Amino acid sequence: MQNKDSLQFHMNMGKLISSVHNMITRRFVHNAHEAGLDISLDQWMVLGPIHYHGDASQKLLSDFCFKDKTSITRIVNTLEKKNLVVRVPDQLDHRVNRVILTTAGKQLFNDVLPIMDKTKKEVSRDISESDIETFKDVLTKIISNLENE
Amino acid sequence: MQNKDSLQFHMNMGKLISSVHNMITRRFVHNAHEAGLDISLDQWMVLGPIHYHGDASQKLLSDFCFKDKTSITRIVNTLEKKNLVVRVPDQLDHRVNRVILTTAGKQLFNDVLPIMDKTKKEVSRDISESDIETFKDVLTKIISNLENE
DNA sequence: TGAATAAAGTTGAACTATCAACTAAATAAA
DNA sequence: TTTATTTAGTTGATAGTTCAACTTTATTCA
Repeated sequence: MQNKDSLQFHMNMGKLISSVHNMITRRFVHNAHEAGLDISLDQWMVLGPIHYHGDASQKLLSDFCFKDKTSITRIVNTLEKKNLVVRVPDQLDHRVNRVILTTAGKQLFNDVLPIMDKTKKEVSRDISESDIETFKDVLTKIISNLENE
Repeated sequence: MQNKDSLQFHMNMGKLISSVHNMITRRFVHNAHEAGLDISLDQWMVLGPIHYHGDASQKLLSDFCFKDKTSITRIVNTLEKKNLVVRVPDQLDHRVNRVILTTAGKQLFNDVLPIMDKTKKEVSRDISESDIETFKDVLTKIISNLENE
């Protein structure tokens, strides 16, 4: 335990972020499962903007989630297989798919909201508001540092 | 662009961390590849503690990297396939594998160090020392929040 | 001691991430 | 208008993640 702590202390940022990312993912899925909901964090990350936009193209989802278009293709496949969304070809631009929530998708979205909230609370327990703000600012700054190649 | 920024502003922590995690991973692999080195961030995350400990068990790697033992099994498989490490069965506890760096593994470790450094610099460009400190503190706190169960 | 339990690793299945190569449709350029 | 280029999305391959089920070896404790 002592040893582990000292190891942790020397962990570099990449390892820290990777660890935290995995742990949050696990916790979210765990909480969702506990509530009888079958959804992954990645599926949730994609479901959100679909809900927000009404009829998001996969390109938009890709930009918004900072995920590869291939990942989006496959996550949308999974969501479609679960009958949470449907792909509707765009009438104007035939290259584009519009991804739309089904009734079940909307239902799940609303069911997951409190799970997200619970997870957020667990994650940020005993961390001050101002530290959380700094934390988010740094994350945003890192994104802009790495965004343009 | 404007729109994208405003979206980003509303992104929650999970999504931010996930995005940053993916972007750092991509950048690291990109930088390594540019230098003619073939290694993933996960492989690096595992290689580090092996180097540090001399003969790490997979259990130790799992604890240290906050990765599932299954992930460790497969990453070590990959490292072994690349002749960077070998598994040596422990003489005392026959359940345990000791993972050891080969000469090629040690060589690669040293070659990757400057790549890691370069990536770190790119990631934390224009972010103050104190913000980075707060950032790491929050990450460490999140880990301890989520660690037990 | 002997039986139950725990611990270290592996394997299979389903999902996600990335790269490269591909199809099809839209736009730009000649 | 015809050709070239760009854009949206899919497919295949390889790697990593998680869960559940399994094997093998240690440990606990009755």
